[in-house]
Amino acid sequence: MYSVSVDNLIFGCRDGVLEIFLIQHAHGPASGKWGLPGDWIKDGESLEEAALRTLSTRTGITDIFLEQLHTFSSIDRHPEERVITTAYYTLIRPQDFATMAGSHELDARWFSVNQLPPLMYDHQHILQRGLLKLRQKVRHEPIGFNLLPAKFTLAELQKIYEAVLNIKLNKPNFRRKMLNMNLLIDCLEKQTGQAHRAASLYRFDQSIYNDLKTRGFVFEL
Amino acid sequence: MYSVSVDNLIFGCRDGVLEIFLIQHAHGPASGKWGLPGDWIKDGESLEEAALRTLSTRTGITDIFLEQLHTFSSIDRHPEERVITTAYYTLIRPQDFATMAGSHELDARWFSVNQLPPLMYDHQHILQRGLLKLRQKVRHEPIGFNLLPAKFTLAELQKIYEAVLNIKLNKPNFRRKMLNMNLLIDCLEKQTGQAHRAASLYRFDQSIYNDLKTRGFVFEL
DNA sequence: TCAAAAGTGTTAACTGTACACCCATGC
DNA sequence: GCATGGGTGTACAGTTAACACTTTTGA
Repeated sequence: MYSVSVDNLIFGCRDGVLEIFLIQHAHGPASGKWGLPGDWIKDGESLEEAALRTLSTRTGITDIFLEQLHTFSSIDRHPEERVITTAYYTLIRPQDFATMAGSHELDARWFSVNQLPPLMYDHQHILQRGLLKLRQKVRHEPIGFNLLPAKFTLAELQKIYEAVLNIKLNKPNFRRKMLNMNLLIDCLEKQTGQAHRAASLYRFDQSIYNDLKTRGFVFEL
Repeated sequence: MYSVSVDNLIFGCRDGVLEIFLIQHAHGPASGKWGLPGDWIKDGESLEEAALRTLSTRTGITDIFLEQLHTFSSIDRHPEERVITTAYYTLIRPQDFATMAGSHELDARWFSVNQLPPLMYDHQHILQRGLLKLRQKVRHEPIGFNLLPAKFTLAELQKIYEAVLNIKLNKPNFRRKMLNMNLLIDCLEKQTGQAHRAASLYRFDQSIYNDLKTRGFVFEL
């Protein structure tokens, strides 16, 4: 026999570094170890609903980008029983998120994806796969905006891409590419409170993207 | 409570038409209806192993491209009980495949993806999603070769892509693109038995692709 | 007026695409 | 020698990539 669970890869970005939210188990075979926040599936809910539940009970966030990554089913991935788990990934702003450990958890916090603690079970493997998927996805769908406030500058947006993809981008070319997509709305406002020229603020509107998509537009890089 | 199953999307190509292999159930709530070949997961096997088993018991094929598509978990996707199913997709040559119905099945055969019978449960939905994924994948990974014999002409290869993607491609440009990848091996043989100039035969070697990939090559279209 | 970051212009290289054309072969 | 499909050359258009440059603003 087997049990079915979900695990969430919750990505965030701070100070130009891509981070992931992890929890530390208090009980069970992985006691003291860090891992992905997840839960058993309940009667009457789909896997998507279970993943959203584990996310929203911690953050209050609803209506967020959340996508299935993969289902992991190796016989021996859990030391005590057979657990089939479906992993989901999402992108949020750490600032919007009151991090707190659940009742069965010692601790909960963000880690840079470049400096991870040892992870329980096959969670390291799941994370690697999630990173790969995220880096593909972020280039082909406008999901990076989930890591930013509603209004943002082009420089902030560029930093997100540089952090997620772990590459350096050329500023003038990035600007043009983004603006030529006609995807961003100019807020007609300027940044305030910095010691140099203020940048224009833009915002992303999902319905504009949907509109463009029906006309054959494909987001790229 | 719930059960876990796997379902296979087995794609093939014949006469320039993309086809899928379906079975017709003999018993149960979907009796008489067509659907994807699948099975319950067994103790001691992963989902991947279960998918390979349902494929190989029908075809004898092993060592084939097989990839997880998605896990479907809607509460009401099955009329009688709760079934979570993970779908896999694969590409094979119908000619290599002795189609036969299983012991619980009335019939089994290939259908053009453009002329499908009504499908059981949410299998129509799974198939649509699989088609989308296949069309993306085939452009970014060299998996189209699974639909061809070991030795093939460039025209045959082009036909595969036109059938899968449902588009028309330009011959000279397709040739150049393929050959410039340095992915194909020239067999130094010619086609025989047709009423016009014989075409060169090529073959695909997975290890060459793996080699190129480690050097940063990415297959595209 | 200087530093820092916003924002613009220009160019050369590359790639995609369309299409005209030549070549080999069986009938 | 002609129809059929294999195979090549070329030229234009659009995109990418690199980088030099100008502008704005707070300190």
